[in-house]
Amino acid sequence: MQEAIQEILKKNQLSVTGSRVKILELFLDQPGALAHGDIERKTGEKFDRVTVYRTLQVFLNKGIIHSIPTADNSVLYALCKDDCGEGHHHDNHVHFVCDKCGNTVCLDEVTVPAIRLPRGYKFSQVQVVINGKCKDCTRE
Amino acid sequence: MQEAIQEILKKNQLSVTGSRVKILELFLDQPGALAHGDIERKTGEKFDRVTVYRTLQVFLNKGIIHSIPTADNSVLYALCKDDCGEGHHHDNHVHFVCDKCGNTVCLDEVTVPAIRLPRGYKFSQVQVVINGKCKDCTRE
DNA sequence: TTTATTTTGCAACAAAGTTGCATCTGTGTA
DNA sequence: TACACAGATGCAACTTTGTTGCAAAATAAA
Repeated sequence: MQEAIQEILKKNQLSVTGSRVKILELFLDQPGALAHGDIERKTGEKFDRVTVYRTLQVFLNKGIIHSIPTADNSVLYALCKDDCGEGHHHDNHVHFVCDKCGNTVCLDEVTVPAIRLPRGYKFSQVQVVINGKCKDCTRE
Repeated sequence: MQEAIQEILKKNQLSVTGSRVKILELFLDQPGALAHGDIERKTGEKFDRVTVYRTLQVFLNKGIIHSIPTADNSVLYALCKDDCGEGHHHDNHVHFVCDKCGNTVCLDEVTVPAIRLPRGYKFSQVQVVINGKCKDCTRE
């Protein structure tokens, strides 16, 4: 785990600091997305609020994480896959928000279907956010 | 225009008040979506900030407008079509955000394709937000 | 016109996000 | 290992965004 974190930071020419390591740990520890508030709460005693903001901003710029738009307009962040680079995102995968447990996950295995745009429109990025019940919550 | 506004409000059993009329005018005046900030700026001298919040909230509840999640996590609102009712949205159309001019429009003519979810997942709502260049901005 | 019900504005507050600056820490170099 | 420098952090102050309670005003119905 620690090696993976070091590698991510090195690859992006970022120095290895407490807050960066801790925040990456949080992302690696669980499969879903994290709200800014979640991160702040889980690191609040160790790092300043401002540091969390700045760290997430750096991760966003470097393409280590991406933000997820949700129907209730809260801000979520999730780890990007390996093929994301600076200013160059491959995050046109599907995001799934469970209405029951509230978890948000990236469904990497689901590909976004081609969408036919009207004449004159050119797309650069397609974000799909699906609300519903996740596989854990449909069992009950 | 004024008749259309009256009709919308009456149909939803809302009293016709200054702020509601004004805000509906803003939506009817232009084809795209509006950020809360836009609305506040354009009505700021006439209505209190709080009133704008509450009016939008009422419109949301009644299904007169819907909110659009965007990649930068700003809050946008757009008018719903006629077949939206209270607690019952038919807004599974595609939203298009132009990276050049910043406008956001609803592409009602583009239908959201069916997406095959992994086993166990059930969807209730699908939001698609496409970033790119709109038809006005590709011409240049 | 009168009355009951809603809506609005105000004030105060809470939460979310930003900025400048001094201090501290990590990294590369000697 | 020690040093110096660039970059990261914490703090304080601030701005923006969103919320709540209550009294005053506006609306709709009788």
